[in-house]
Amino acid sequence: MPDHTIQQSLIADQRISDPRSARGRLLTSAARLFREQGYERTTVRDLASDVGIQSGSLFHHFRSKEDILKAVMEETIILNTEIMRAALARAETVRDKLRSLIACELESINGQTGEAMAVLVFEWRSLSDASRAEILKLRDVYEALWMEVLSALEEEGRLKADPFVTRRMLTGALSWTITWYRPGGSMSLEDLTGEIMGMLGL
Amino acid sequence: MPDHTIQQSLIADQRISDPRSARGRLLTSAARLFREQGYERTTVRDLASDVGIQSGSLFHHFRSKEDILKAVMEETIILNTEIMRAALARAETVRDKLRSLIACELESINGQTGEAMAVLVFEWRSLSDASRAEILKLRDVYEALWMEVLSALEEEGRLKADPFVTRRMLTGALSWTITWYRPGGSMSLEDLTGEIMGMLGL
Amino acid sequence: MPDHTIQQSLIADQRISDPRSARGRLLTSAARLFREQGYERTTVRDLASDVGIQSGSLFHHFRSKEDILKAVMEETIILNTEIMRAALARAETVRDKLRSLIACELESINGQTGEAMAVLVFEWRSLSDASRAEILKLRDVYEALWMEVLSALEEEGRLKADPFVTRRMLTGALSWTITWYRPGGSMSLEDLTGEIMGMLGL
Amino acid sequence: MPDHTIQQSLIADQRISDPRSARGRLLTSAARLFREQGYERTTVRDLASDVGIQSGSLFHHFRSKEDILKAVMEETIILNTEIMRAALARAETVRDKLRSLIACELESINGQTGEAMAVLVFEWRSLSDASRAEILKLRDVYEALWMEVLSALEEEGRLKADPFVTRRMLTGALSWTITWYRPGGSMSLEDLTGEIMGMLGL
DNA sequence: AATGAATGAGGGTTCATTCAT
DNA sequence: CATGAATGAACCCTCATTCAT
Repeated sequence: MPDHTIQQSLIADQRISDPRSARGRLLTSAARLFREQGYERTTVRDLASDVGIQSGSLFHHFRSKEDILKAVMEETIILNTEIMRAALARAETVRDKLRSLIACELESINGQTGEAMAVLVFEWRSLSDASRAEILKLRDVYEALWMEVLSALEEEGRLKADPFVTRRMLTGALSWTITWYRPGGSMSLEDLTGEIMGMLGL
Repeated sequence: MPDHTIQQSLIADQRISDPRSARGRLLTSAARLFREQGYERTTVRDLASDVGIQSGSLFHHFRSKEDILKAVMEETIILNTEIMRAALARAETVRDKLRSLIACELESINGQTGEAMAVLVFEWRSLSDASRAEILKLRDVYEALWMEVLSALEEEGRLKADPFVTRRMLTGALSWTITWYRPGGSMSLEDLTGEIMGMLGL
Repeated sequence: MPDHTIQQSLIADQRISDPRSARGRLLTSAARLFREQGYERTTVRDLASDVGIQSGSLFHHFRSKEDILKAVMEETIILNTEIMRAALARAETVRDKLRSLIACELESINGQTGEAMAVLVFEWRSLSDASRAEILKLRDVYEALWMEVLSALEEEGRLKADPFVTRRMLTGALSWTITWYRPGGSMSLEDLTGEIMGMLGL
Repeated sequence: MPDHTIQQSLIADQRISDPRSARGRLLTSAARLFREQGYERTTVRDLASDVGIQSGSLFHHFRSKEDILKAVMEETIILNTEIMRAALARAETVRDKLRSLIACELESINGQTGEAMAVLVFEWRSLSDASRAEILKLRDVYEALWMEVLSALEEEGRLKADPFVTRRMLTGALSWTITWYRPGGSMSLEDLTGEIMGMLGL
């Protein structure tokens, strides 16, 4: 099942917004603006004018500015979790599963959902405690997929470091790619995935 | 030359502030508050009351709020660059030099200057273009120390991946430790340094 | 002619709304909400949801929010004026007429139209000048009924104070009952009417 | 002790604001504007321009707009309670005490604090629950002064109606004078007080 | 009539910065 | 140097009203 189909199915289930809907276009704009300028420095007027509506109209779609931030994070985690789950299902060996995880995460960070993923990392403190708790639940599901594979790999004796530490290192290293990796350059995401597998000795 | 002495000498040269001076205490508070709440969500009143003065008095020490942010970043880079330079001088082999770099960076992120380092990473977008350019110059000096060692290591044929990519991965992985590593737990920074050297196959 | 029949006849003449019509139900809701929360703090959405329609649909029944306020006031004065006129016709002596006026006004304030009457008193300043002028005309008719009786009583030498002052005192005292009198308690409106007549020495 | 001296002493005790201070002038303006236009229709910009400052400067003196409303009510009750207490001390017979209460309340409603007293009556619903509770405590003290005198009068057998009902009637009748009584006309407040005593048969 | 998305002016409030004292 | 009242622009959000469907 290709990523596009997964997205369609999540839209049908109303777990994420249709990117062509008013709400969806708003979230796309928000992800970009929050990523470029930061959540606090982005005004609701910036956001409204970016999607071509008046600032008051935002509040027909979201109860508050923070609600928009939460939705950006929520929808990107939901989508990427499902994409990753599908990729894991296609992989056969545990090693392949890890490669899939790395490839998916790199794609999520440097592809279509890159801006939203950066927001997830950099605007974490702008969430209210209540919203943070909700997002953490989704994040736990996502992280569980990683830990399952890393633990299996450790049991096979093929992981040099502690799975927990390894995941932390990978999280940092992969999310940091947003600051320097440029798709379309001499190195493809495929290449990068290989390089990282190499560093892990796999 | 111990770190403490390096600091003394930088203070004497007026390249960084004495932490006991009004300016120094202000920067320490700012680093902590900016790290905890974010730069935008920290008001100058928060800052002033944290050091026990009135908000108007801040502006006798700094021209603007952004000036405080810039100073936090500036001074932490200057200090850590010098500490790293001294550590490199003490190391004999290239491999030892790399270990020193990793150890220093981990220490800078998780030790005394941790809050300021986190600010450097997470509040980057709050800098004006002019300030950003100034900080970038200092950062280039710092990064040059890293690249020199990684290139030497590559020439020795002991580095598996591209030095540039390796540094990027390390930057992400090391800076991310701020979000999960807890000093005083079962793993010392020494242990962590070793684990990372291991991952690099060194 | 009982009050109910007076109401029917005013509805037939289209001087007030049928309480079962959309417009009538809206005015009943409006009176209650304006009284409980105040006119300014009541939104048209509150009002619409209270009658089970969408806010946009309100404007098929009334030109503006203020128009609703005006109608609440207008219809309650018209109704109570006619009820009072009928009561006066039934009373024989001048003293009985005064008792009827007091009883009617107490009933209007603490009975079915109580909410609307409270709105009339407390939301006066929310009317535009134009609306205020219209309501004042109706109020003059209502007040003329009172002054006629009080003047007659003075001519009979049975009123201790000036009719004008007496009416003002009664207006204040009677309208204030809305804040403390509870129907169904130990004192009936009949009792209260008697008590007030007593205070006037009648 | 003249009213002016009572005010001075309350200012010295910081129970009310000096009318010449920034805070005091603000409260005077607020009372007038809230009375003329209503609390909700008065914007903080109206208020600020009325005292000749910028809207943001209001918030150096009061935490919120509602805080201003609360202060208007609070200070006027405190002042009038003390003025009334002093007047009671000067009166000798119970009948004189009641006359003093009526005279004081008429003065409070139609004199210097008239606007604030009107706000107290008409803007009650604009207070938050918390503020309302605070004001109610002060109001209870004020009302206790009334009930004490009315109860004493009843024991002397000189009060025709129930003290509770009498007070309610008087509250309504006296507060309503704000809507029609004009000082400087043919009837003085002294005259009006006499007229009311007469109505009560005293 | 009814809908409900959109409007856009205006609301209360915040906050970095200034400056007379 | 320190104060703290004052500034004024900008912020998020509300809401009566409109209008295409």
